[in-house]
Amino acid sequence: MAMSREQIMTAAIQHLNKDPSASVAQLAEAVGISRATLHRQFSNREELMLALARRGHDQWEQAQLAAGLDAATASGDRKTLEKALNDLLIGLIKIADEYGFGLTDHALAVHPELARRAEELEAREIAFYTAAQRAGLLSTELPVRWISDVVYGLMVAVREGLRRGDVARRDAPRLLLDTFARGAVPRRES
Amino acid sequence: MAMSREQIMTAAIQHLNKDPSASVAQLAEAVGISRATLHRQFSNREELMLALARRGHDQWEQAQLAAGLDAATASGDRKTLEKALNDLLIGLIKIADEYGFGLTDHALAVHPELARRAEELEAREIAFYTAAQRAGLLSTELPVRWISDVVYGLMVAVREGLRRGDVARRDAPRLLLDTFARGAVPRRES
DNA sequence: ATCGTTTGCGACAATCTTGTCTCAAATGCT
DNA sequence: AGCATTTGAGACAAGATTGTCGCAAACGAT
Repeated sequence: MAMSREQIMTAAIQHLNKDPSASVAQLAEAVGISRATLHRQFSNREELMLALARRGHDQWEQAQLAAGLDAATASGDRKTLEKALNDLLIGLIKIADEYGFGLTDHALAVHPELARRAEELEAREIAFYTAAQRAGLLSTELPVRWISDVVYGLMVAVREGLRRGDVARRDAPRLLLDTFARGAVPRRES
Repeated sequence: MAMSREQIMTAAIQHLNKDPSASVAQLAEAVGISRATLHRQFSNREELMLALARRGHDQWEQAQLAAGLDAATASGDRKTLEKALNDLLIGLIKIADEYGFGLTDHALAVHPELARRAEELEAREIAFYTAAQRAGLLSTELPVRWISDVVYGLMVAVREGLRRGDVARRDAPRLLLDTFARGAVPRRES
């Protein structure tokens, strides 16, 4: 049975999460096909990486969509924004887990097309965070770009926690939301 | 004037922060010496990387020392723990900035000796976080290993924020401490 | 069973990287 | 100025990676 492009990509990503510097030969082996067949689907290594990254970006965008990010931003309504924030972060967990290697891969970050796309996606979130600040949902003492960096960093943390088994998969959403919202220091016990 | 080992390492790190996959030839050029000279100081690529990582780990340990981590852990005193936590996080910022590429480099993470050393250093922090939890300084609702992952993730966030210019260097400590302690959602405005 | 397609295998050239070596030039010390 | 050491430049071989190709085997649909 022919391996579909999608199947190849999924298996390739899983292996890249284990070894981000895997060669094309190693990826083909991990997928369970020959190098020639892999090259018939993706003529370049870069083409494969691009396809992976694009799918990751698509999922990212999908998470934003599913969370109703833009609508929430436009509404300015606190409850709506809060729901969207939670949905977004929970959606991003899955992506961080599945596409983890891409979080910190330099080649992807440097690629012009991918960088542009990532910027667009970030820009949407930044607009969203700004609206959330205005609604009193996010602290105005933190620069909005820092908030975006924190979300990124926490995704790296989630990935690491899951990878090392520090965090049970079903606990990840609660831990992430808790930490992002309230930090690690308990409220005054006064 | 002869380039000292230390000077080579510093220049190499700076370049690796820009391009984590730089070849030995590129590193030598960035340092301003010939490849032959670089190889006279570090016979292997691995030896160079090891030396860099070891220095990073030394600085990490130094930051723990300077923060009085172990003493604070042993004391169990809340004020002492709080001061140590702040000092630690601020100390780590500098390391994340200087050795940033090492935060997410897979080859380093996989190297047995380095992994062992990192584990030891983490173990100290985990003991410290545990003490901080007992003293009511850190939330007991968060698994201590997750707290450790969060610190790691926030270091990645700091590095990213500094690299992209999202965060002014002098603001980094406040933003990091604020975010780690209280999260991004403001306290009830009641 | 047959025909057309897809696959794996192996070979291949091109490129890059790494580590070594030699030798002449530069440097530093006295 | 003279001498010992260090450096850079370049050549070199070995190895790995990448992308291509041809061909025989496997496969799938009819």
